[in-house]
This record gives sequence, structure tokens and C-alpha cells, in this order.
Amino acid sequence: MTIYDELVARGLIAQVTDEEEIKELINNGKATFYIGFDPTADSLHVGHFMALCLMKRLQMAGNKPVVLIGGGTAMIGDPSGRSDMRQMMTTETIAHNVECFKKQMSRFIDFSEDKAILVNNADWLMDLNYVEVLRDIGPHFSVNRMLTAECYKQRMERGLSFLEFNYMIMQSYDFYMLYQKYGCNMQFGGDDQWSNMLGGTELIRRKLGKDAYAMTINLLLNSEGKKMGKTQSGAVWLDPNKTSPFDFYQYWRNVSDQDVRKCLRMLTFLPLEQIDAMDAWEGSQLNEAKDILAYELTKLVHGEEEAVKAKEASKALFSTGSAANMPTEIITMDVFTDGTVDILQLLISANLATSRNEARRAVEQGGVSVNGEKVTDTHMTYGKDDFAEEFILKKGKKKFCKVELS
RNA sequence: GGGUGGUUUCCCGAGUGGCCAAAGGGGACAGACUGUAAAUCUGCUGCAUCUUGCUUCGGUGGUUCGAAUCCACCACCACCCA
Repeated sequence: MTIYDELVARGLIAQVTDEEEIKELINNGKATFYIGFDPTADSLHVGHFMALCLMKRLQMAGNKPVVLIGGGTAMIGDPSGRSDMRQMMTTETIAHNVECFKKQMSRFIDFSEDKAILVNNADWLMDLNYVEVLRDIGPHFSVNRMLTAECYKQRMERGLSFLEFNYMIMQSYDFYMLYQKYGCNMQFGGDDQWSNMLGGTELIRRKLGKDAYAMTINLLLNSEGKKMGKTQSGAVWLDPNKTSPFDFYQYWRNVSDQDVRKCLRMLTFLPLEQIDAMDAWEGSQLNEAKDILAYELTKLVHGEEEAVKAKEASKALFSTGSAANMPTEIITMDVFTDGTVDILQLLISANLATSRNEARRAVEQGGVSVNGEKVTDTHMTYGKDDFAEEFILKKGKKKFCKVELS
């Protein structure tokens, strides 16, 4: 099976500019392609992960990836798919994020021996001269046409500043630069980037009279049509300090039935035959598929050791309730005022609640237990001697932690 | 630059002087059911020393016994005109 066919079979490909050409290029390892990543946070998330996996797949097929970190474009802010203007980021924040991105990237992509390159568009965007750019690039963009682009649609209602309006032009310029500097002939990105990407191929055609290609990958949406990789508390991060391997594992373990196979196809490197075999699975058997999904992804992101730990912890918790490998919260002895703590403070200290009211509610509604014993009294207090060195605190069905006193 | 409308608790959105910690919906959280799924039902959703008190309705100041609600100024946003 060719790499292109595999991408199609995995449901990754959304739109392409020229199917035949692109097939030809990537199947024969002749593509030098780039994907841009704007450093808008200090860690990569699941969306980036998909793109990195795509890079890896193509790299394995002999193509050369160019990782573009948008140190320059992050100064503008991509309006695509946003209903409000992004908060402007300070130069320092961006610089910090760029460093974080670089570190995480090297875990996924092999940069040795020039097999891949990493560049920052701040290197060429920051020194541009306004009038020169206007005269050089400006004539090739039609405002009328830009306004009809999908990426601005949402913003036409809420308002769009000139700053963000220029994002497409910056991204197009990137492609144009990369084409000239590195012979980069292809751009990949999320499907929400389609119009920005077309801007680039168009610019290259007009300026250089050459063809360049673009291909988008499907966004990972759940059965309700929402982007996956988001939780109530924000994104699912790849940085273990922001989303622990256990939480990461749990996120995937908890996807709905309808989404498991899709996630397996799009995100893991498991052979397609193995995934296809799961199509017959139904009912509670899907839990097995979820275990596989969660394990595979955790392994890719955090390594085998962490993946095994997360899996063990998860199994232990939901089947036997044992504390092995359970996420741990360390509470200092300071919480004991006059030698005692009440249950509410305990929940807060263990980060299971953010206020006493929230903790109280959880107790009142019967969702809290200490060492497996349900707590019903909101005034319950404990002395130091009531605990061994560690104990299990549980709030709700899925939130547990092992508390260690120090 | 001129005009009009707007800014309410996580989000949408009601509230136009006391009965407002603020309707309704969504989301989140907790419970029942269950397969760590989905659907459904119930509860709950500012903070605290919790049958009471305290702080919220863009910001500041004012009117009033009393303001999310009235007045003034400022800030921001949208639309129309230039």
C-alpha cells in the first residue's frame, strides 16, 4: 500500500490541490513539505500531535519534513475559526513558547543528518520592510477574494482587525520563502488552514511561475462535531507537567464508542488490518479498543514506561481500587491546624476542589470517600493519627488521588 | 470624525429602583442506571466561620433610605454614514 493510499484509508486527507501530482511526489519520497506551528502556548497539544504523526509517516516514506515554528506569525494571530480576536502575545512569551515547542518536537521528529529541518519564520518576517512587502506581495492578493475566504467568514460578523487580516499574507509569504530557500514544494496543515495555504500556492505561482501543492488533514472531531483534545479545563497537552500521563491516558480511555475506531485510525501507527478487525466489535468489547487506543497514544507521547504505568493505574483503579501507580498529591503537614483537618480542606489541598463550597457540595451529594469509605458529614475532621503515610481520596467516579503527607 | 445599539455570574441570555447572588438554556460538577460509552432521570452551579454574613452585573464618581437597574464621565465592541 502506498503512503498516499494509507493516508486516505486512515481518513486523514481532507482536501488536496492536485491529487495526481501529490500522490506522485509523496509516494516516491520526492516531497519536501512543511507544516507550520504557531507557538501560542508553552506546550504542544493533540492537534499538533496529529500533524507531527503525519510528518513522521511521510518522513518514513522518504519525504523531507520542514517544521516551521511561527515565531513571526504568532505576533499576528491566526483568525481562522475564531470568533474573537486572539489576545496579543508579548515578544517574550512567544520566544519562551518557541523554545518549549522546539524541545517537544525533537521527541517526535528525527532531525539528525538533515533528515528534517526546523525553521522559525521570525527569521524572515521580523525584518520585512512594510512598503517593500506591499509593493512586492500586495499586488498578488485580491482583497475581494480574501474576504470570501472561509477562514474569515466567522469573523465577518464579529469584526476583524487589519492585524489579523494580514495573517494569510504572512503565511503565504512563508511558503514562498520556504520554496525558494529549501525547495519546499508542499504544505500540509489542518483543514481550517485551507484558504491560508491556497494563498501560498497562489503566490508561488504568480511570483515564480512554479507549482506548489497543498494538502489538508481532517480535523479530529468527535461524534458531536466538536474538536477532540479539549476538556473543560482546556486542552489535552503533551507536556507531562501540564497533562499528566495518567490524565492523558484517561482522556483517550474515555472517548465515546463512536469515536474509538476513528481515533485509532487517525492517531495511532497500528496496522490498518488490525484496526479494521475491530469494526466487528461492539458493546462492551469496545472497552478493549479504548484500552488499546489509550495505551498506544500514551506510549507515543510519553514513552512505554509511562504508558504501562498509566495503564496499570487505570486498571487498578477501576477494577480493584488499589492504589498502585495512582496519581499522587503531596500534602504538607501545614494543613493540620491544631492537629486536625476537615474533609473540605483536604479536598482542596488535593486539588480535587477549588473552594470549600465546591468541596461541600461534593460531600453533600455523596461523591466523596476516604480510603473507600463514603464521607457524608461536611464537618468531618481528621487528626494526624487517622492516616497512615498515604491514603486514597476520591471525588466522583473518576477522580481519585493517593495523598501523601509530608 | 458623526450617528445608533451594546458591555450581566464558565458561555448564551432575561432583568430598566427594593421580593436579585440575579429567570431560562447550554456546559461543568455530583447522584441513579451502565460498559471508565451513549441516552435518560435527579440534584447542583459566587465566596465564607453556611438557616446567617460578605463580594459581584465594563470602569470611576454621583443621585437615593436603597442601584445590575437612574445621572455624568471614561474604556471597549458592533452596525450605519464619512
